[in-house]
Amino acid sequence: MVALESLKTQDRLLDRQAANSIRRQIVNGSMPPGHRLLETELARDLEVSRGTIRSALMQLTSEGLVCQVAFTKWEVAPASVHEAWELYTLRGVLEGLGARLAAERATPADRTQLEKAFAQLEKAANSGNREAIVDADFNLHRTVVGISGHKRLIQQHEKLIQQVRFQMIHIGLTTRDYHHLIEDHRALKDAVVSGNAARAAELAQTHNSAEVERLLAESEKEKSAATGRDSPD
Amino acid sequence: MVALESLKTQDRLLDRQAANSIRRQIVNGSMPPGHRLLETELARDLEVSRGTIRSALMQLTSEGLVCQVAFTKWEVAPASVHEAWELYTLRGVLEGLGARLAAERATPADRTQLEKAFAQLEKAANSGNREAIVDADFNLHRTVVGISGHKRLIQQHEKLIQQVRFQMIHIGLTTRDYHHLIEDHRALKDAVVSGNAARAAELAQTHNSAEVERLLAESEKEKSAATGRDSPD
DNA sequence: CTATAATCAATTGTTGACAATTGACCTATT
DNA sequence: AATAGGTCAATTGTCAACAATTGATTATAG
Repeated sequence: MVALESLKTQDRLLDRQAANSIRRQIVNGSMPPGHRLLETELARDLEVSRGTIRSALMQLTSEGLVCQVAFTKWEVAPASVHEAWELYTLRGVLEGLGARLAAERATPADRTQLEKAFAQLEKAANSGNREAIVDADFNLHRTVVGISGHKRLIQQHEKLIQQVRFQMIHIGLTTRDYHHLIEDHRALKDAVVSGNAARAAELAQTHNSAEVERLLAESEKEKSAATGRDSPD
Repeated sequence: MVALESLKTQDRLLDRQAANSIRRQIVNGSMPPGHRLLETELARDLEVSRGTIRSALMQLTSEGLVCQVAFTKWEVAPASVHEAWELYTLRGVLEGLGARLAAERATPADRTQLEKAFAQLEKAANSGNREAIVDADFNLHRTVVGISGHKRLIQQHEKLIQQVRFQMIHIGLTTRDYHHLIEDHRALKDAVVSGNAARAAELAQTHNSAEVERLLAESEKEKSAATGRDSPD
């Protein structure tokens, strides 16, 4: 009596399946920023009609993973430090709101779920498996936002997460040392569980501001290194 | 040499035009929440094919103005106090970020534009024309967010504004007295113009929190009045 | 040789026909 | 009379053909 929801209407639709398939490839890094997407080619590969692909590409455009130049082309969205900056600043305020609401409204069941998500992150960090860590990290944030019960926030956040994953791969943003990672998340988790809304909001914000700082610092470093060596065109 | 931009590629596309037309009707109040949207009917009225309408409805869905039940129907999104609550809480953090960035980055030209937008609001308030006031109000907020230069934020905010307009009509949220309206906006404008980022962010937040409070208060009042008179089914 | 205009292939935009799904209505059976 | 099941019309989902647009290429005139 668990779930036979995998047949749920939404995911039976071909355009959703096509969008899922293409999204996976973009977020994986299989399709790099700027990569051109040909409707005909995708239609052939996924064995659906061009109209269905078109529908999928429109959805991915609304998710910020694909760009369209009307009458001309579809491309995978660009990746750059500026794009990443936009994502992290947005993420900061969205997760700030999510954490605040979560702290205010968490039920006992919610708290248990959050503790579990945190335990997963700790386990992943101890295992040292980088991909597992990233997954657990995102999942913890997703859990916090999910507890808020704010439908629009949850939806926006999910889109944002996908974009962050995409940018991360291509900007090459490194992960911090595991110790700080764990302690940051523990603090956030504790604030939510203990119902300290103001602190939860602030921690969620700060967590993302810190990422922005690191991002800008690294980009600055690279830039100065580049101007030192390379000659401008 | 001003602009012959009305021919710009994007707006020539039939699906965009269709989306614009339908959006206008939803935001106007011509199409109430829950109103069913028949692809065939819309196609006939707008004199385009069903595929084009489909594309337009998908876009409006991503804007939060339309809901889809797969294989079954399209409807205008529901309106309720809860939906409005979601919109205002989101708006609070988005405009908070927008105001902060605007205060940090505003150029002299930006400041002039913002002053102009504020003057427009004052003029509208003095004229007493309610629709003009609402327009000028939204436009002021749009200007602040626009100055931030944050592409994703600007886009999200624009979508949000449309949803707020739609909910406002059907929830019947009243506008405050003009004096407070003007003074609130003057304070925000001044904070941005003077480069006081922290204050700008706080004012933008507070402005929306206040709306939420009023919203919940009115809804509570109505609810208790209803339970006092009507008998539950 | 350069600049301008015409041509063309590649790609996206739009359409109408056909398929699949749903919910309401009708019928038959207990 | 109530209910289970079948039928059908209405509606959405998918497709493949056709139209429009674009950018590159080629031809042409100066």
